[in-house]
Parts: sequence; C-alpha cells; structure tokens
Amino acid sequence: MGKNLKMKSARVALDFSQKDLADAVGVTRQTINAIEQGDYNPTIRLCRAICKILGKSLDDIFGEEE
Amino acid sequence: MGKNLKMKSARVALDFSQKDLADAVGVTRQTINAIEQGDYNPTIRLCRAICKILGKSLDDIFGEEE
DNA sequence: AAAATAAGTATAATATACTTGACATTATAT
DNA sequence: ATATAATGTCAAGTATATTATACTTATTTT
Repeated sequence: MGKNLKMKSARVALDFSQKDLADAVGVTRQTINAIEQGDYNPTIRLCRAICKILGKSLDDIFGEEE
Repeated sequence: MGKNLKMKSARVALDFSQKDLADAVGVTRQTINAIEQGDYNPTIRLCRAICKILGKSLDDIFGEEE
C-alpha cells in the first residue's frame, strides 16, 4: 500500500497538523499518520469524515490506489 | 446507518446477485448483504473493489450518508 | 406443488482497524 | 544550543469488520 500524499497535501494546505486533523475527525494522531503512511486502510466512515474536514471528495482523496 | 440503495441498484442493473458481486470482489455474500443493509461500514479497500466491479466511482456509491 | 435460487438475519470465531502510551527523529522556533 | 512542536514507529490492548455455518423467507422455475 502506497502513501496517501493527496491526503497529506490537502491537510497541509489547510495548515493542519496530523493531530489537528485527528481531533477534528475524532481519531488518534497515530491513526491519521498510519493512513498517510499507507500502513492500513480506514473504514469508509472515517474516510468520509476526513474528506468532510478537508473539503474534498472521496474520489479526490481515496480515489486511486497508488 | 441507512441502507445503501445506490449500491443495490447498480448491482441489479448489471444483473448481479449478491453472491455474484461477493465472488467478483472476494468477500462473502453476507458481507455484501450487510453493506447493502447498512449494518456495518466496509473498509476503503473493499469499497474500491466494489466500485471497480460496478463501474462506478466512490462518490457514486459511497458518497453521502443517507 | 415442489425444487431451486436469491435475499435477509443470527451467532460464534477470526482478522484487522483503531486506541493508548511510549520513545526517537526531524523540523522550527527562542 | 535548547526547547517545542510535528512526525514516524512499535507493542499491547480493545472495538469492529469479515468469515463460516446455519436457518428462514421470498421469488422464480419446472
């Protein structure tokens, strides 16, 4: 599984730290980090929550496997 | 969690049974049924696999919570 | 009417998403 | 130089996605 650079760039574009995004979404910092690192696949519910905060669509952030 | 009628209609439009889709995607029939019934949230990897088979985007099938 | 296929539901077991806490590293500041 | 914040990683625990098995209720086919 490749890294999720689209998620990372969307996050830093909003000047959010991993912890900022984690708090906004209701998960831990490690979970956000692991998703960005590609260490495991989140559930669709978590993906939706992340996209909502980042102002992006599912296809934007989780569309294609790298 | 509401039912996923978009997934169900995309499936029947291809004349796929729940088992047909399950086999194509590599999960059990019960998993497909549970997702359509809204009984639990799948992982993004499974969502991607389902969308690929159904010829739809993530936003099409898993875009909005009902 | 019976036989077969599809769908819905339930329960117990297993795999894995996610948490918590800790530690190391790399920045960015003061 | 030394704090401080942000990141990356690891191990152990908890929550839940998914499997396997089984039973029930349609719906279709013979």
